[in-house]
Amino acid sequence: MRTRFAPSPTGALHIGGLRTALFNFLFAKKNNGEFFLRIEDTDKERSKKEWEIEIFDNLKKLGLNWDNRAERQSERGEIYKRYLEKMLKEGTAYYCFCTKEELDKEREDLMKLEKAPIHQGKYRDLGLENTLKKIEAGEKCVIRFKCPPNKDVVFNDLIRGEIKIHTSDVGDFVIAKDLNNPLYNFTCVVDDFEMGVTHIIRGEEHIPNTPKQILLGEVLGFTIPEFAHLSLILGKDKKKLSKREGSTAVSDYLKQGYLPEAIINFIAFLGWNPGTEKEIYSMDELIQDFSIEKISKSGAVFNIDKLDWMNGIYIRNIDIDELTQKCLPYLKQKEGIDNKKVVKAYRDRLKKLSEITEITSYLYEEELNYDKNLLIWKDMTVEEVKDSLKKALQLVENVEDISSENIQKQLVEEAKKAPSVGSFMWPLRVSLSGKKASAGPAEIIEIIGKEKSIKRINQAINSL
RNA sequence: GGCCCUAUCGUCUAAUGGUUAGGACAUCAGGUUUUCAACCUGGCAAUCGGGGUUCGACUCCCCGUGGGGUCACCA
Repeated sequence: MRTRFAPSPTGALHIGGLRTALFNFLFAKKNNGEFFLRIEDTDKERSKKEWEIEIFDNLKKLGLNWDNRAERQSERGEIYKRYLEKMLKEGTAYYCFCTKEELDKEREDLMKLEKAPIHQGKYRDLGLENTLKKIEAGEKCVIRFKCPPNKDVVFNDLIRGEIKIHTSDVGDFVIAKDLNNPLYNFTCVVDDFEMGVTHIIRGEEHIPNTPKQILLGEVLGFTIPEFAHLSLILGKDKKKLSKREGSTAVSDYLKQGYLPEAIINFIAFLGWNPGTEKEIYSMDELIQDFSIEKISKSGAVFNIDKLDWMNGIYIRNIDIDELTQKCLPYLKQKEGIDNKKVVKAYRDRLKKLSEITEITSYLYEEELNYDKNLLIWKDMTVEEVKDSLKKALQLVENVEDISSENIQKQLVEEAKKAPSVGSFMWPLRVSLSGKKASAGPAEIIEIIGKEKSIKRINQAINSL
C-alpha cells in the first residue's frame, strides 16, 4: 500500500494541499503502508526551488513526514523519454503540428456549436513517413495521446463510487511538448507506476484527468491504481477557498500561532469525521481511526471560528513550559518580567499565540495611558475610588509574599470589607492595567512586581 | 455550452428505510467572576423543489433547481 502527495512547487503549501497530503498520510499509515512525496516540477517556468523548500518545511512542521527521499520529476527525464518513445513507436501517441492559432479557432468553433472544446486529432493518422517529413522541414510539433474512440472509461472512486466518462469527452490531449519536455498527465501516470503507488488520493479537480491517466496507463500496460477524489475546501462565500478571505498558505497560519496539532486536527475534520462525537484528535488517534469510507463527498467551508476554538483547546492543554517556549516569539519580553507568568495569566484568553502580543502589552509599558473615568466602578464617587485605591496601595506596600495566590487571598479579604467586591477590585485592576478587560489584579502584581504596582496605583490616585 | 461532481441547522457534520433528525463551532440567555476570557447549564436553528418506489423515506429511483470542478504546449 503506497500513497503519495505530489505538489508542484509553484507556490506555498496551501490549506487544500495540506488536506490532500494529510489524507494520503493517514490512509498510508493506517494501513501500514508508505507515504511518498513527489515534486511535480515539469513546468520549468513556474517551478521554483524556494517553493519546494517551503513545502518540505511546512509538511515537516505539521508532522507529515514522508518515506524515502522525495522524488523530483525534473530528475526523471530519462524515464519519461523511454516511455514516450515507446508510445510513439507503438502508435499510441503521435506528433501533432497544429498551431496555436489553429487550436484556438477549433476551440472557439466547437464552443459556438455548444460542444465541448475537445481537440479533434487532425494529425492522428498522418503516418510515420509524412510525420518525419514535417519534422525534417522544421515544423513545430507536440506529442499527443491517441485517444481510443468510442469507449467508456469507468473507475470506482473510493469516495464517490463509479464514475464513467466517455472517450469522446477526453480527446487527443498533449502528453509532451517534445521528448524532453513531458507534461503533467503523462509524467503523473509514469511516476505513480514506477514508484509503486497503489492509491491516489487527490482533489476533485483531478476527476477529469483520471480517465486520461487510466487510458495512458492501459496503453502502457500499467496496473491501474485506486482513486479517491476529495471535495474542495470552500471559503465563507461557498466558493473555492481563495486569498480574498484571509490566507490560504499553511505557513501563515503557523506564523499567526495556530499550533500544528490544532491545524492537523481541524483540517482532518474538514470532510472527514469518525462517526462518533469525539472531535479532539492527535495525529496518532487520527491514524488509528481514519477510514476512507467516512470522507464526505461535498465541499466543506473553511470555518476559521472553529479553528480558533480548537486552537484554544490545544493552547490550554499543553504544558505551561512548552507553551511559554512557543509564545516567546510573540512576547515583548523585558528584564524582570517572567514570561511564564505572563503566559499562565493569559493562556485561557488566547485563540492563537500571536494575540498575546497585543493583550499583554500594558504589562511592559513604563507609563500607562488611559481614561481616568475607567477607574470608577459603577456609581462610586471619585473620593470613594480614591479611598479604595489607597487601601489597595497600603495592602500592596505591606505585602511580602507577592505570589498571585497570596495576593489574591489578601485582596479578597480586603474586598470583603468594602461595600462590594467590585468596588475594591475594579479600580485596583484598572489602575494596574489601564484596561477594561485584563488579567486579575493579583496576577498583574505578581508579574510586574511590587514596585511597579505601587507606582501605578499611586499614579491612579494622583490622577483623580 | 459539453462532460463530471455535489446538496441535512449560518458553518463542520451524524443518522446507510422506522430517532422528538444527534453532536460541535458560531449565536442568544442564565450561572460563576472586579473585568475579559475559561468553565457549567439551557435556548434558537436543518433534511433544496417536484414526482415516484414503499406500510413507512434525510436515506432508494427519476426530473428539475442551486453550488462546484473541468474542458492548456499549467499542475
